[in-house]
Amino acid sequence: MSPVVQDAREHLSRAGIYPTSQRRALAGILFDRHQHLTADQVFEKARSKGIRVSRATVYNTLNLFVEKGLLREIFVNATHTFYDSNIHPHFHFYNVDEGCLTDMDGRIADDLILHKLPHGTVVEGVDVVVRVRNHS
Amino acid sequence: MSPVVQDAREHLSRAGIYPTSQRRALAGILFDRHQHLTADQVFEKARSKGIRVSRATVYNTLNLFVEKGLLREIFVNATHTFYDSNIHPHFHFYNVDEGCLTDMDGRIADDLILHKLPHGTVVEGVDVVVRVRNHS
DNA sequence: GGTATATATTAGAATTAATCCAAATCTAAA
DNA sequence: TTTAGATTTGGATTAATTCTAATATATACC
Repeated sequence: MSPVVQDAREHLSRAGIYPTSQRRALAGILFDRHQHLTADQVFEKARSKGIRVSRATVYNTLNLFVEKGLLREIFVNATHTFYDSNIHPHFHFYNVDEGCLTDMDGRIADDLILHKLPHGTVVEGVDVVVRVRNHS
Repeated sequence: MSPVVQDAREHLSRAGIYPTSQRRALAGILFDRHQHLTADQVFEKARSKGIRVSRATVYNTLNLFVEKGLLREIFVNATHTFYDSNIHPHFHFYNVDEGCLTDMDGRIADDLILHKLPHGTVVEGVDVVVRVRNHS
């Protein structure tokens, strides 16, 4: 499977993001393929690839990417936020045993969910939150 | 509107929860009416009503109530968990400006949501997470 | 080039929700 | 009572995230 984004520099510039070396390096990790990563996982991946970057910059960059629409935040519990490189609307399965998030393809429906469960899992709960903000 | 639960002691016992005084007092707050409260809000309400209870007990009790099916947890961001006294399946609007959660009645649907928005608000995002756990 | 100006990065401290812990307290039954 | 088990407690701890203030980097103007 080819990377979601071929040219990180180009991708960032088009989103109005100044393509610094750290941002390009993190983009390289995030947009390599569709995946779900926590800030800490991004930080560790960067470190293991020899990229010199601080935790603060990882958080700054992830927030910037979210703000600019390159990433989507998904809240699964009180202490974990995943950053999803797939920004198209879709739903997720969060496995509380594994601590991992997987995509559910198709549209949500009460009975549909039960037929699309990852093999060997059972539903623990469904959270639907529509986040709104006050108009202008 | 009458309280969701008339007799807290009875409600707890029926759920297999030992109805200690702290638990009855917290139940009195939580099941007074349908509402969305954070652990801290429950703690503050209890304090302002003169109930002698520790933070640890508030957390213990909320977790116990969730475990026993009296409350439902809803994750809206990385540092806030609301405890909902309405355990029937339903969806929510989370206002990021106000930091409050309100009910959306009816079933979720892409176009439906837009017609049920709280007055003066716009959609910021929709999070749907189906939490699963490994079978047995 | 050289200097000013704005932006980005950094390490470490601070914050905050939530949990953990070991000691103290309560309760029910014998 | 005595005892055993469950509950509550305050304070310490954890972990994700943000803040801060100093440093570094890049762009613009002369």
